[in-house]
Amino acid sequence: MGRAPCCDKSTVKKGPWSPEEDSKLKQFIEQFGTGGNWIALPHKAGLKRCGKSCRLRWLNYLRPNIKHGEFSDAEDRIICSLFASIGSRWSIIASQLPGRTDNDIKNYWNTKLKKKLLGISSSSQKKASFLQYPPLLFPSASPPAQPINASFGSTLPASSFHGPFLSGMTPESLTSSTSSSSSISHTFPNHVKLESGSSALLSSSDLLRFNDSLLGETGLEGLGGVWSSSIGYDDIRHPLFLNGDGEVLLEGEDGSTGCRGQWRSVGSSF
DNA sequence: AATTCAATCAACCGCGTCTAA
DNA sequence: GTTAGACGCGGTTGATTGAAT
Repeated sequence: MGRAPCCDKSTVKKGPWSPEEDSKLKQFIEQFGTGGNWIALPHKAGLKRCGKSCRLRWLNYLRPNIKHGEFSDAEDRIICSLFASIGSRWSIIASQLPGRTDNDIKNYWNTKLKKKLLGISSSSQKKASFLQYPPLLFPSASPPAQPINASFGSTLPASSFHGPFLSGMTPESLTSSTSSSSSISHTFPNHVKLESGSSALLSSSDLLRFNDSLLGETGLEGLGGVWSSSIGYDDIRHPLFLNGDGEVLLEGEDGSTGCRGQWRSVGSSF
């Protein structure tokens, strides 16, 4: 037995919405709300549309505070970062971008961002290209089982999150790979505190924020800052993991060279 | 100017999940 | 505990637009 259709396909209108339909739907919802029943709504509103279609139209275009148009660099980074961490969970990603809809983000990813990143990947030797999308670019596996903690400026529990980009890589392996490398003298303000003696990976958004901090702190975008380690920032492929001592663990392009630095402090958001 | 091709994005579809009876 | 209806999500399609030839 198949699923019953949500509406009578033979009588509902399909295709692009007319301004009149938009106006009817908007007015009805502003006046009466959705009533918690999208299936019944089109009939009440005098629309010959499927309830699902109404819901989509409202959520993606008619509801207040929808943002259309160009995505900012910051939004790009958030999307890339979250996609690397959780995969195509567009609704979750959208929840981190006020005014953006999951459909918008999905389209943007499929038509533009993905291509940008593929371009970067295919020319990974290109200087500084990595800086555009700091946290890991291409998840090779399915999203993690655990939900991510996407809040900023929070205290992360140990081992709170292991993203898909970690396949074959652990904080421990990173630590060992860094043992002979030099230290980074920088410290970074206002960030995540791990429980003492634990190790953890950052949530994607925290990675993002740290990356932003890193850029700001070191001027790595060619502004004359110094990355005081044995490897250049351009060589960093898997950039940012923390261990419980607040050390930032980095892995080099060759997969073996690493370095570590201090990431201190606690508390407030950037 | 006409045609073809590619990019974009609004909308649809189907499935998994949730919830109330 | 089961079932049916509704919701929400992600993948996909197809119409439209713009660029290239």
